Amino acid sequence: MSLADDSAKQATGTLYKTIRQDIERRILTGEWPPGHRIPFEHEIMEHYGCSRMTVNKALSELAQADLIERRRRAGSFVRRPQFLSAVLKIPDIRAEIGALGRAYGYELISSTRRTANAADRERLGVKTPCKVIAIRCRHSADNLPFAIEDRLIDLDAVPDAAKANFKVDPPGSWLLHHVPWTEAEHAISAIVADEVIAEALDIAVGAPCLVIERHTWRQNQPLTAVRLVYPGEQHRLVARFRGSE
Amino acid sequence: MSLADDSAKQATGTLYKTIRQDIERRILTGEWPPGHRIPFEHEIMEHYGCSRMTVNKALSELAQADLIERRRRAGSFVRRPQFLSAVLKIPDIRAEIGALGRAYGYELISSTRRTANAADRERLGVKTPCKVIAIRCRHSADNLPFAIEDRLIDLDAVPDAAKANFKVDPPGSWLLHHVPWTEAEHAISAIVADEVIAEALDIAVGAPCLVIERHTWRQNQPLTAVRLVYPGEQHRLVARFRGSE
DNA sequence: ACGGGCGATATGTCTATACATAAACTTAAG
DNA sequence: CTTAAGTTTATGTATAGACATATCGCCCGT
Repeated sequence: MSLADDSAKQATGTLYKTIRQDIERRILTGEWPPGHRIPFEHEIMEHYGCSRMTVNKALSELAQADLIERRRRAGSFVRRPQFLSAVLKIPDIRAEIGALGRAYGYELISSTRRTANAADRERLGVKTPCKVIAIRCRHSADNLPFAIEDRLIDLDAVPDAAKANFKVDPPGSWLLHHVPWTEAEHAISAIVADEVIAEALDIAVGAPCLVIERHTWRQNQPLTAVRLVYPGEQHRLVARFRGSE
Repeated sequence: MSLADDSAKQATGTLYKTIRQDIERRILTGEWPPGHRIPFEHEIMEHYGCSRMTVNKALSELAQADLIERRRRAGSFVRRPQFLSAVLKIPDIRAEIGALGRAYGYELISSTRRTANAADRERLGVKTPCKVIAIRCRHSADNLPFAIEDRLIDLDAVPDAAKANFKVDPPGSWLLHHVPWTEAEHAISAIVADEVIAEALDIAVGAPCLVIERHTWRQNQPLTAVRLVYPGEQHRLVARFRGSE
């Protein structure tokens, strides 16, 4: 029953982290199930013999991590896990291949600058006419095709892109390092390779491919839309959740 | 140059949120690029005329969100975005279909209880012999096949699963609501439908499918391994990042 | 030139206190 | 019995001050 029973086992160094982890463990082991009211701040404070601000910091972090819900006057409650959230880290492809210890290769297939046509505007989600760059390129790892990239960049939103040299720099890397963004949306789906994709990725027609479509905005202003096609049997997206530091 | 210039524009109500948002905006608009040293706590504190704890709370939250990096003696710095992180929310399938406003259907295809064989142990990642339940079932939306599920549950880790009635409750929903977990890993890939999958999902042989494989642990103890196969052209996983509350 | 020691300094944690605020509960009026 | 007003209470925010800790840079001795 006592909160402080096992606090000594934790050797994290700081008090508020100890408190946070003690509570976190009780939640994750199911000792305090969803809906359970965890002790009031003043109770925890007495158990650990510390000030309320310290307890508050621990509970605030748990609330920020969506592990508990705090309600004025009522107390703090263990939240029901709504979904299997997962943090999917999609690195820049150049960095991704580098991290795998393989040689990165890049090849610009085509690059066109034009006033956005109806299809471009639809894809980017802009209504007013604007200039765009349309890029198609290929990434490879150890000289094997890794992914095909098809990208549209809004030149009005990213004027610097006109000066970038996409023959050398992959547009994804360039954008990631030069253009700040506030929102991104990813959609993941599966297709089978048609002739064009099969040839570009050096796989058979009809082979499965993983498709990632990403839209990026800055303050509601569309910046770029990209479609990445990966060989589906060789590539996997991996997401891990809750290492709980 | 002044930090407080535009703080009046923010009408969030509380000071530390105002400070956090002021800094966040400067980072996201690129006014303070990656690597830039943001003002010291005592400088911000003087600009807003508040105490250091208030500034500290704002900066701590920014650090927790990985927007800045804090180094003792050196100061706080804008972090370079390492990857296009995205929070992928994978809801329980029953809830997902319900949220789409479609009628959920569930059908248990087979359910076997056995001592884990080599393949089962390999898949779950356990070394010692244990009992498992192997389940195959189908989810549908408005009577159309939605996904095929193939699951293994470690009965030693989840003894309650022996009492669950998987003829009625989908195992994913049951587990999500009854078994607390601490870690999950998802792998997403693409395959083409073989005859078995094509028949179960009512699609053509050779059609693309999205595959999600999920492993779930509690305190390093494997709980369950599941493989979900979706029709790849109809189903998309969508992840959005940084609504910035 | 090189490395060790040391002080200055910014962040990290913690305290005791104060007042604000929202929501649940109580009580009184219709 | 229903509604409105007031009270209580737990959390939310903010403060001023204190000490801990990591580390950057300087000075010094070899």
